[in-house]
Amino acid sequence: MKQGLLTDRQKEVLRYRKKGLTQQQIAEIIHTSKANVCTIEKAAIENISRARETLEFLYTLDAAHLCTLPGGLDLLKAPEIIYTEAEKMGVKVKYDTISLINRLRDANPDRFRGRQVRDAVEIYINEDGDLYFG
Amino acid sequence: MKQGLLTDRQKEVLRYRKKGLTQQQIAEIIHTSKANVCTIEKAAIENISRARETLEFLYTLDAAHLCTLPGGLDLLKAPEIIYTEAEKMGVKVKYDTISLINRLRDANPDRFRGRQVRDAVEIYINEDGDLYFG
DNA sequence: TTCAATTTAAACACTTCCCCTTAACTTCAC
DNA sequence: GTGAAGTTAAGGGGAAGTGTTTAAATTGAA
Repeated sequence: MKQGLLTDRQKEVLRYRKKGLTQQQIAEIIHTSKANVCTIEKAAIENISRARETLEFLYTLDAAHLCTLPGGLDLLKAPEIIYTEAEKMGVKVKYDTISLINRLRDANPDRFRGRQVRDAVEIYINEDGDLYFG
Repeated sequence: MKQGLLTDRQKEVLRYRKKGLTQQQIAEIIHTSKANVCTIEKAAIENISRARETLEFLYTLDAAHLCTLPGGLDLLKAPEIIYTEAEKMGVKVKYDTISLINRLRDANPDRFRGRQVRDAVEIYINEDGDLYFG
Protein backbone atom coordinates (compact mmCIF):
# COMPACT_ATOMS: atom_id res chain seq x y z
CA MET A 1 0.00 0.00 0.00
CA LYS A 2 1.70 3.09 -1.22
CA GLN A 3 1.18 6.29 0.68
CA GLY A 4 0.34 8.87 -1.93
CA LEU A 5 0.78 9.57 -5.59
CA LEU A 6 4.10 11.29 -5.20
CA THR A 7 7.31 9.32 -5.08
CA ASP A 8 10.01 10.15 -2.55
CA ARG A 9 12.04 11.67 -5.32
CA GLN A 10 9.17 13.92 -6.34
CA LYS A 11 8.53 15.08 -2.79
CA GLU A 12 12.22 15.77 -2.35
CA VAL A 13 12.29 18.01 -5.38
CA LEU A 14 9.11 19.83 -4.41
CA ARG A 15 10.49 20.56 -0.95
CA TYR A 16 13.72 22.00 -2.30
CA ARG A 17 11.76 23.95 -4.86
CA LYS A 18 9.57 25.41 -2.15
CA LYS A 19 12.73 26.65 -0.49
CA GLY A 20 13.56 28.54 -3.65
CA LEU A 21 16.39 26.41 -4.98
CA THR A 22 16.93 26.24 -8.72
CA GLN A 23 16.72 22.98 -10.62
CA GLN A 24 20.46 23.16 -11.13
CA GLN A 25 21.14 23.47 -7.41
CA ILE A 26 18.80 20.61 -6.63
CA ALA A 27 20.45 18.51 -9.32
CA GLU A 28 23.79 18.92 -7.55
CA ILE A 29 22.33 18.10 -4.15
CA ILE A 30 20.62 14.92 -5.26
CA HIS A 31 23.34 14.01 -7.74
CA THR A 32 21.59 13.99 -11.06
CA SER A 33 21.09 16.22 -14.10
CA LYS A 34 19.00 19.38 -14.16
CA ALA A 35 16.97 17.87 -16.99
CA ASN A 36 16.06 15.04 -14.67
CA VAL A 37 15.06 17.44 -11.91
CA CYS A 38 12.82 19.20 -14.39
CA THR A 39 11.23 15.92 -15.40
CA ILE A 40 10.67 14.87 -11.83
CA GLU A 41 9.16 18.20 -10.87
CA LYS A 42 6.89 18.12 -13.87
CA ALA A 43 5.76 14.61 -13.05
CA ALA A 44 5.04 15.73 -9.49
CA ILE A 45 2.89 18.63 -10.64
CA GLU A 46 1.13 16.34 -13.07
CA ASN A 47 0.42 13.90 -10.26
CA ILE A 48 -1.00 16.65 -8.09
CA SER A 49 -3.35 17.62 -10.90
CA ARG A 50 -4.41 14.04 -11.27
CA ALA A 51 -5.12 13.84 -7.55
CA ARG A 52 -7.36 16.90 -7.81
CA GLU A 53 -9.17 15.50 -10.83
CA THR A 54 -9.72 12.24 -9.04
CA LEU A 55 -11.49 13.91 -6.15
CA GLU A 56 -13.43 16.07 -8.60
CA PHE A 57 -14.77 12.86 -10.08
CA LEU A 58 -16.37 11.92 -6.80
CA TYR A 59 -18.74 14.84 -7.19
CA THR A 60 -19.98 13.47 -10.49
CA LEU A 61 -21.13 10.41 -8.58
CA ASP A 62 -23.65 12.58 -6.75
CA ALA A 63 -24.51 14.48 -9.86
CA ALA A 64 -26.75 13.57 -12.76
CA HIS A 65 -25.56 13.30 -16.32
CA LEU A 66 -26.65 16.44 -18.11
CA CYS A 67 -25.30 16.17 -21.62
CA THR A 68 -22.28 15.45 -23.77
CA LEU A 69 -20.31 18.16 -25.50
CA PRO A 70 -19.23 16.52 -28.75
CA GLY A 71 -15.66 16.73 -29.98
CA GLY A 72 -15.11 19.69 -32.27
CA LEU A 73 -17.81 21.80 -30.64
CA ASP A 74 -17.21 25.54 -30.37
CA LEU A 75 -16.76 26.43 -26.74
CA LEU A 76 -19.05 29.43 -27.15
CA LYS A 77 -21.92 27.18 -28.11
CA ALA A 78 -21.64 25.11 -24.96
CA PRO A 79 -23.59 27.42 -22.61
CA GLU A 80 -26.77 27.33 -24.70
CA ILE A 81 -26.69 23.54 -24.82
CA ILE A 82 -26.10 23.33 -21.10
CA TYR A 83 -28.81 25.86 -20.21
CA THR A 84 -31.32 24.09 -22.39
CA GLU A 85 -30.61 20.69 -20.92
CA ALA A 86 -30.60 22.00 -17.36
CA GLU A 87 -33.96 23.64 -17.92
CA LYS A 88 -35.37 20.33 -19.10
CA MET A 89 -34.23 18.86 -15.82
CA GLY A 90 -35.66 21.75 -13.86
CA VAL A 91 -32.31 22.79 -12.45
CA LYS A 92 -30.90 26.28 -12.58
CA VAL A 93 -27.27 26.39 -13.62
CA LYS A 94 -25.14 28.14 -11.04
CA TYR A 95 -23.06 30.02 -13.61
CA ASP A 96 -23.81 32.80 -16.05
CA THR A 97 -22.58 32.52 -19.61
CA ILE A 98 -19.19 34.06 -19.03
CA SER A 99 -18.31 32.23 -15.85
CA LEU A 100 -19.61 29.02 -17.35
CA ILE A 101 -17.18 29.29 -20.21
CA ASN A 102 -14.40 30.11 -17.81
CA ARG A 103 -15.28 27.18 -15.60
CA LEU A 104 -15.27 24.87 -18.60
CA ARG A 105 -11.87 26.06 -19.68
CA ASP A 106 -10.31 26.20 -16.24
CA ALA A 107 -11.53 22.80 -15.16
CA ASN A 108 -10.46 21.14 -18.40
CA PRO A 109 -7.38 22.96 -19.63
CA ASP A 110 -6.20 20.00 -21.67
CA ARG A 111 -9.50 19.26 -23.30
CA PHE A 112 -9.68 22.34 -25.45
CA ARG A 113 -7.73 23.32 -28.50
CA GLY A 114 -8.35 27.03 -28.62
CA ARG A 115 -12.12 27.41 -28.68
CA GLN A 116 -12.72 23.86 -29.79
CA VAL A 117 -13.57 20.84 -27.68
CA ARG A 118 -10.94 18.19 -28.37
CA ASP A 119 -12.73 14.99 -27.46
CA ALA A 120 -16.25 14.61 -26.12
CA VAL A 121 -16.75 15.93 -22.59
CA GLU A 122 -19.44 14.59 -20.29
CA ILE A 123 -21.27 17.21 -18.27
CA TYR A 124 -22.81 16.45 -14.90
CA ILE A 125 -24.99 18.69 -12.76
CA ASN A 126 -26.02 18.42 -9.16
CA GLU A 127 -29.13 19.78 -7.54
CA ASP A 128 -27.34 23.01 -6.63
CA GLY A 129 -26.72 23.68 -10.31
CA ASP A 130 -23.01 23.09 -9.92
CA LEU A 131 -21.27 21.51 -12.86
CA TYR A 132 -18.73 18.69 -13.07
CA PHE A 133 -16.96 17.09 -15.95
CA GLY A 134 -16.09 13.51 -16.70
CA MET B 1 -1.85 13.28 -20.19
CA LYS B 2 -4.17 11.06 -18.26
CA GLN B 3 -7.21 12.65 -16.76
CA GLY B 4 -7.38 11.32 -13.25
CA LEU B 5 -6.19 8.40 -11.21
CA LEU B 6 -9.19 6.23 -11.87
CA THR B 7 -9.40 4.04 -14.94
CA ASP B 8 -12.58 3.83 -16.99
CA ARG B 9 -13.19 0.41 -15.53
CA GLN B 10 -12.90 1.73 -12.01
CA LYS B 11 -15.25 4.64 -12.64
CA GLU B 12 -17.73 2.29 -14.22
CA VAL B 13 -17.78 0.06 -11.16
CA LEU B 14 -18.05 2.99 -8.76
CA ARG B 15 -21.03 4.38 -10.66
CA TYR B 16 -22.88 1.08 -10.60
CA ARG B 17 -21.97 0.66 -6.96
CA LYS B 18 -23.35 4.11 -6.17
CA LYS B 19 -26.63 2.97 -7.69
CA GLY B 20 -26.72 0.14 -5.21
CA LEU B 21 -25.87 -2.79 -7.47
CA THR B 22 -24.06 -5.77 -6.00
CA GLN B 23 -20.70 -6.88 -7.30
CA GLN B 24 -22.36 -9.93 -8.78
CA GLN B 25 -24.83 -7.84 -10.73
CA ILE B 26 -22.11 -5.56 -11.99
CA ALA B 27 -20.03 -8.57 -12.98
CA GLU B 28 -22.83 -9.72 -15.24
CA ILE B 29 -23.31 -6.30 -16.77
CA ILE B 30 -19.68 -5.78 -17.60
CA HIS B 31 -19.07 -9.43 -18.43
CA THR B 32 -16.46 -10.51 -15.93
CA SER B 33 -16.20 -12.32 -12.61
CA LYS B 34 -17.44 -10.95 -9.29
CA ALA B 35 -13.95 -11.40 -7.89
CA ASN B 36 -12.68 -9.08 -10.57
CA VAL B 37 -15.31 -6.48 -9.77
CA CYS B 38 -14.17 -6.64 -6.19
CA THR B 39 -10.57 -6.12 -7.19
CA ILE B 40 -11.44 -3.20 -9.43
CA GLU B 41 -13.56 -1.54 -6.79
CA LYS B 42 -10.84 -1.98 -4.21
CA ALA B 43 -8.26 -0.48 -6.52
CA ALA B 44 -10.57 2.47 -7.11
CA ILE B 45 -11.01 3.12 -3.40
CA GLU B 46 -7.29 2.76 -2.90
CA ASN B 47 -6.69 5.29 -5.65
CA ILE B 48 -9.09 7.76 -4.07
CA SER B 49 -7.22 7.45 -0.80
CA ARG B 50 -3.97 8.07 -2.58
CA ALA B 51 -5.43 11.16 -4.21
CA ARG B 52 -6.43 12.50 -0.79
CA GLU B 53 -3.04 11.74 0.68
CA THR B 54 -1.36 13.49 -2.20
CA LEU B 55 -3.22 16.72 -1.56
CA GLU B 56 -2.60 16.32 2.17
CA PHE B 57 1.08 16.31 1.39
CA LEU B 58 0.87 19.78 -0.08
CA TYR B 59 0.12 21.11 3.38
CA THR B 60 3.38 19.72 4.68
CA LEU B 61 5.14 21.96 2.20
CA ASP B 62 3.88 24.97 4.10
CA ALA B 63 4.55 23.34 7.43
CA ALA B 64 7.77 22.93 9.34
CA HIS B 65 9.20 19.59 10.29
CA LEU B 66 8.42 19.02 13.94
CA CYS B 67 9.77 15.60 14.82
CA THR B 68 9.94 11.96 13.82
CA LEU B 69 7.97 9.26 15.55
CA PRO B 70 10.28 6.27 15.46
CA GLY B 71 9.06 2.85 14.38
CA GLY B 72 7.86 0.78 17.31
CA LEU B 73 6.81 3.78 19.36
CA ASP B 74 3.73 3.45 21.54
CA LEU B 75 1.01 5.66 20.14
CA LEU B 76 0.18 6.91 23.62
CA LYS B 77 3.63 8.35 24.00
CA ALA B 78 3.36 10.41 20.85
CA PRO B 79 1.44 13.38 22.29
CA GLU B 80 4.10 14.19 24.89
CA ILE B 81 6.82 14.16 22.24
CA ILE B 82 4.77 16.34 19.96
CA TYR B 83 3.81 18.84 22.66
CA THR B 84 7.39 19.16 23.82
CA GLU B 85 8.71 19.77 20.31
CA ALA B 86 5.95 22.22 19.48
CA GLU B 87 6.67 24.18 22.62
CA LYS B 88 10.31 24.46 21.62
CA MET B 89 9.13 25.96 18.37
CA GLY B 90 6.77 28.29 20.14
CA VAL B 91 3.67 26.85 18.49
CA LYS B 92 0.59 25.67 20.28
CA VAL B 93 -0.70 22.35 19.01
CA LYS B 94 -4.28 22.59 17.87
CA TYR B 95 -5.30 19.26 19.38
CA ASP B 96 -5.69 18.02 22.93
CA THR B 97 -4.22 14.65 23.87
CA ILE B 98 -7.23 12.58 22.93
CA SER B 99 -7.98 14.22 19.63
CA LEU B 100 -4.30 14.20 18.78
CA ILE B 101 -4.19 10.44 19.14
CA ASN B 102 -7.33 10.13 17.08
CA ARG B 103 -5.96 12.38 14.41
CA LEU B 104 -2.78 10.33 14.28
CA ARG B 105 -4.68 7.09 13.90
CA ASP B 106 -7.31 8.40 11.50
CA ALA B 107 -4.87 10.13 9.22
CA ASN B 108 -2.54 7.14 9.10
CA PRO B 109 -4.64 4.03 9.40
CA ASP B 110 -2.06 1.83 7.72
CA ARG B 111 0.86 3.08 9.71
CA PHE B 112 -0.10 1.61 13.01
CA ARG B 113 -0.17 -1.96 14.22
CA GLY B 114 -2.48 -1.69 17.17
CA ARG B 115 -0.91 0.93 19.41
CA GLN B 116 2.49 0.71 17.77
CA VAL B 117 3.95 2.86 15.06
CA ARG B 118 4.94 0.58 12.19
CA ASP B 119 7.60 2.59 10.41
CA ALA B 120 8.87 6.03 11.30
CA VAL B 121 6.36 8.83 10.72
CA GLU B 122 7.41 12.40 10.03
CA ILE B 123 5.38 15.05 11.83
CA TYR B 124 4.93 18.52 10.40
CA ILE B 125 3.27 21.52 12.01
CA ASN B 126 2.10 24.81 10.58
CA GLU B 127 1.78 28.12 12.34
CA ASP B 128 -1.83 27.38 13.22
CA GLY B 129 -0.73 24.35 15.20
CA ASP B 130 -2.27 21.99 12.68
CA LEU B 131 -0.46 18.73 12.14
CA TYR B 132 0.44 16.85 8.98
CA PHE B 133 2.22 13.60 8.36
CA GLY B 134 4.74 12.55 5.79
C1' DT C 1 -26.75 -23.79 9.09
C1' DT C 2 -27.11 -22.23 4.52
C1' DC C 3 -26.57 -19.12 0.88
C1' DA C 4 -25.41 -14.87 -1.29
C1' DA C 5 -22.09 -11.25 -1.08
C1' DT C 6 -17.65 -10.02 -0.49
C1' DT C 7 -12.80 -10.60 0.05
C1' DT C 8 -8.29 -12.59 -0.65
C1' DA C 9 -4.44 -14.97 -2.92
C1' DA C 10 -1.68 -16.42 -6.72
C1' DA C 11 -0.47 -16.16 -11.22
C1' DC C 12 -0.27 -14.18 -15.94
C1' DA C 13 0.14 -10.84 -19.95
C1' DC C 14 0.15 -6.21 -20.78
C1' DT C 15 0.74 -1.54 -20.07
C1' DT C 16 2.24 2.36 -17.80
C1' DC C 17 5.19 4.79 -14.70
C1' DC C 18 9.74 6.19 -12.79
C1' DC C 19 14.37 7.65 -12.86
C1' DC C 20 18.02 8.32 -15.48
C1' DT C 21 21.19 10.01 -19.46
C1' DT C 22 22.30 12.73 -23.46
C1' DA C 23 21.49 16.35 -26.39
C1' DA C 24 19.24 20.12 -28.13
C1' DC C 25 16.01 23.79 -27.50
C1' DT C 26 13.59 28.12 -25.51
C1' DT C 27 13.37 32.16 -22.29
C1' DC C 28 14.92 35.87 -20.24
C1' DA C 29 17.70 39.06 -17.63
C1' DC C 30 22.09 41.43 -17.88
C1' DG D 1 25.40 38.04 -27.31
C1' DT D 2 26.34 35.44 -22.96
C1' DG D 3 24.96 32.81 -19.35
C1' DA D 4 21.65 30.86 -16.24
C1' DA D 5 17.34 28.73 -15.80
C1' DG D 6 14.15 25.94 -17.54
C1' DT D 7 12.05 22.81 -21.02
C1' DT D 8 11.65 19.15 -24.42
C1' DA D 9 12.61 14.82 -26.93
C1' DA D 10 14.26 10.10 -27.39
C1' DG D 11 15.55 6.08 -25.34
C1' DG D 12 16.45 2.34 -21.84
C1' DG D 13 16.10 -0.61 -17.62
C1' DG D 14 13.56 -1.63 -13.84
C1' DA D 15 9.44 -1.31 -11.01
C1' DA D 16 4.64 -1.04 -10.38
C1' DG D 17 -0.23 -0.94 -11.80
C1' DT D 18 -4.33 -3.03 -14.39
C1' DG D 19 -7.53 -6.42 -15.71
C1' DT D 20 -8.21 -11.01 -15.78
C1' DT D 21 -9.04 -15.99 -14.21
C1' DT D 22 -9.44 -19.59 -10.88
C1' DA D 23 -9.89 -21.20 -6.43
C1' DA D 24 -10.45 -20.70 -1.67
C1' DA D 25 -11.75 -18.07 2.45
C1' DT D 26 -14.54 -14.77 5.02
C1' DT D 27 -18.58 -12.22 6.32
C1' DG D 28 -23.30 -11.60 7.32
C1' DA D 29 -28.13 -12.19 7.24
C1' DA D 30 -32.28 -15.17 6.98
